[in-house]
Amino acid sequence: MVYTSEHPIFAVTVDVVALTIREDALCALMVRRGGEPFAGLWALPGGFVEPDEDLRAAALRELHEETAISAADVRLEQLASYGEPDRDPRGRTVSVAWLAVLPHAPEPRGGSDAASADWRPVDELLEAEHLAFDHREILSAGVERARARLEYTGLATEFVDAHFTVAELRRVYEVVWGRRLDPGNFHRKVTRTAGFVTRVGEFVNRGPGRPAELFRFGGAQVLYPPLSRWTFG
Amino acid sequence: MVYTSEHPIFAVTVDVVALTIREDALCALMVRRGGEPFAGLWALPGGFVEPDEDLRAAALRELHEETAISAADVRLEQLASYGEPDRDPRGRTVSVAWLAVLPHAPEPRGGSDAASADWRPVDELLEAEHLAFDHREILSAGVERARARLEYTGLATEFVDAHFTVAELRRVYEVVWGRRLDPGNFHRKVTRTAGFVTRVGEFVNRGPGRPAELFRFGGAQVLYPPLSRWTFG
DNA sequence: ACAAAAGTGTTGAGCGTACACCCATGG
DNA sequence: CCATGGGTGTACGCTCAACACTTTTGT
Repeated sequence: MVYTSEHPIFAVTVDVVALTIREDALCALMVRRGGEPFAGLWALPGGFVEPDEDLRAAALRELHEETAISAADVRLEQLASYGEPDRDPRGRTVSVAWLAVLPHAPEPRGGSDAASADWRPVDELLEAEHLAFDHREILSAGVERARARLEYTGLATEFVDAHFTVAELRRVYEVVWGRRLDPGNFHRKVTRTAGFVTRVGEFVNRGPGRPAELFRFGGAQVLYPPLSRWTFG
Repeated sequence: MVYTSEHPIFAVTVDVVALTIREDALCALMVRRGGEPFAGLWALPGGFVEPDEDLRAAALRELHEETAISAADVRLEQLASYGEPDRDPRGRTVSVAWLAVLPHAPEPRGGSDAASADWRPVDELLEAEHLAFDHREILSAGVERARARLEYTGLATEFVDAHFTVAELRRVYEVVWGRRLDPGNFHRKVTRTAGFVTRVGEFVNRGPGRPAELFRFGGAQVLYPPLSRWTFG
């Protein structure tokens, strides 16, 4: 099929920075490129937007093609758009990047158009890997956005199950921020910040130690005062 | 000229939310649309990206076409992209929105392709005006971004001259946030936050009252602790 | 019994708000 | 001399970082 236009031609794509926590490491969903350009390199899941498709819907579709995630419970936040004239050697493209946070890392599905997909630790990707296109910059922006969102929104609760313990929530902060937090002070701060968490009324035993109470997200749009990643601990 | 492509066709545009302060009101640069669609309504300055043009350069060019701003001293920050399938009745477009802050409101130039351009108070635009396309949403996002940036960056200094008094800076916060701030506490906070302002060593008299000392921006990337718009004052 | 984890108490330091107060000018 | 705005001092309250301590489990 060939399309025509009286305005300069752009192909519009979406790329998704999908983050999760696996084995105490912040991981991003990546696909290994099968064909040129950048064959064999890791790339963010993404692709072309359909002619009548909303941008957000396109991002959701691309994410769904790589993981069997139920579309309804993923919240996608727009990161930024990338449109350097030479970012794709095949032609002029503008990519709209999105951030998604998933609990429990659903296994990627193999049989899509991409050669293979997997969750990879972001530290390795950013330090040691050469990524396709400008995906290093996009991934970096996604991670930084997530780190900032933990400070003043309830984003951390999207990394864990609907019912979670305070310790599980603390683990999210520790992994994403890369620093240790004081368990006692964290507990007080989280439970006293209006709208952050709500008691469920149940307790669970995970290993030795006193049983932990279960909470769920309290619905707050903004946490105030925030949990500053620079001083909080 | 007719362009062809094997991928779905999108036209990519840029729209600029250019803010300044005039007569103690936060104002945005707007152009009145001459032709359809939305003829006669106010719209943000913007237009199509050229085939080999960087997105930021396109935003700068569109801003330059409406005001005689010297390209070098404007910092443009990307806001977000808007790509609803029906946002432009003429065809599928994706618009990348940018935020610019200008001191001293250079007079808009008349003779461009737009029928007329002018600085309009954002309060009026958001409360009472019907704007073209989805520009109300974009303008609203730009204003909100500016309000947030005042809290933890030096963005306020871009609203004033290179050399400014603390009172002039305070006026920026008061106008953008829409609330009064305590002059004494503001002075202390601004002068003691590392990297926010640097003494110039001169004093000026503007009307009655003790002469005010001149400062310049101190170069800080982030202000910590921030000036919270909810509690600071 | 012991280690480990959950959660609470306590204390001292620092910051922010409110507001009184002094300084330096124009009229 | 007074009004106006620039800038500093002071006191009270609040939050937070640090860390001791109690509670409740698994082994």
